Amino acid sequence: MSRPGKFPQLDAFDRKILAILQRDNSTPQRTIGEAVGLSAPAVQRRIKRMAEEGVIQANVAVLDPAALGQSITIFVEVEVISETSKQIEEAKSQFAAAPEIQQCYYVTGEADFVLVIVVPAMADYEALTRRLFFGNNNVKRFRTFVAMDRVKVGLSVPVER
Amino acid sequence: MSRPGKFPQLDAFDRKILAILQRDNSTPQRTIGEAVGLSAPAVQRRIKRMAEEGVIQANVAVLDPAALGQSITIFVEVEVISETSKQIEEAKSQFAAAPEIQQCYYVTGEADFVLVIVVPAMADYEALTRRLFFGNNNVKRFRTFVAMDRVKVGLSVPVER
DNA sequence: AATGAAATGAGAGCGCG
DNA sequence: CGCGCTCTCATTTCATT
Repeated sequence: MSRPGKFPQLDAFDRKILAILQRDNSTPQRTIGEAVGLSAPAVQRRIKRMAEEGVIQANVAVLDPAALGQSITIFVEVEVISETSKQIEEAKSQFAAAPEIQQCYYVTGEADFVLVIVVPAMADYEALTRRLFFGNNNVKRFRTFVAMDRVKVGLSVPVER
Repeated sequence: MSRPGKFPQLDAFDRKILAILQRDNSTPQRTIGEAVGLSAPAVQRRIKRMAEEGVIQANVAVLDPAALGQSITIFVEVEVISETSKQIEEAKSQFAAAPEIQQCYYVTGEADFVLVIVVPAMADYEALTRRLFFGNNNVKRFRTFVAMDRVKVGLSVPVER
């Protein structure tokens, strides 16, 4: 139930275009065209096609959390007690609904979920743990890692093979 | 040494604009203006200002890793042996340089680094571990979590206080 | 069948009041 | 800050290979 599993074939032009867009999607199509060796309309068509196919999922602005007073990034591993699909789905939607949770992955290994959380202050994180973890009796245990430095942040994908 | 630590004050208009841009930065300024109760030029001035101040760090396209054949997301906790600032900086730049590493945080707690990695196949991850972890004698230990589901993925920041 | 060149139209960027 | 203009860029049309 994840992705529409539709793999459109991407050629070298597409990949070069994507590499540019994921670095800066405000790049003029003319500039992109010059970089990849195509005309602007050709670039435009490919971009439109890839957007429709879902290869390009969104066009977003990346903000500085600190400027918004959301200066603390926290990393959490969560281990649950019962892993029935009902319980897992419940946990997923609960995590997905919390605005403080930026990223949530369901994983294999010593933990079941990994979360990336951004909050204004530790007090907010504390409140969140009370609500999300202590208030949920299917949570066995969780481990907290507070980020001192965001060394690298991005959702970009290596485009070259 | 990371951010210029400059906190420009953001008013309610700015925050509303940011909330829209981080969802879709191709939204016309006129539409944004209608949504927030400002004229298009006013919106433009604010956007330009925030881009210059670094509140808006980048404008990027979000791609579907699966469409690019990068279907495996992995989560890694790394613990190092020596935590001298020289060693830490070395590790930071090493992690930042690896294209497979999407995100890297320097953290407190039981681990020192947390990484989010995207690769085409497990074999690629294995090769990466050899190069990055086994090939680095300052790495004490690392724990791997393979993502079965990306429940929630985003770099967006809660804009409302 | 997809491209490139030229024409059209929408939106961004600036100076004005 | 809002209103106008200008200009760039995105988008469509059409001939071409």
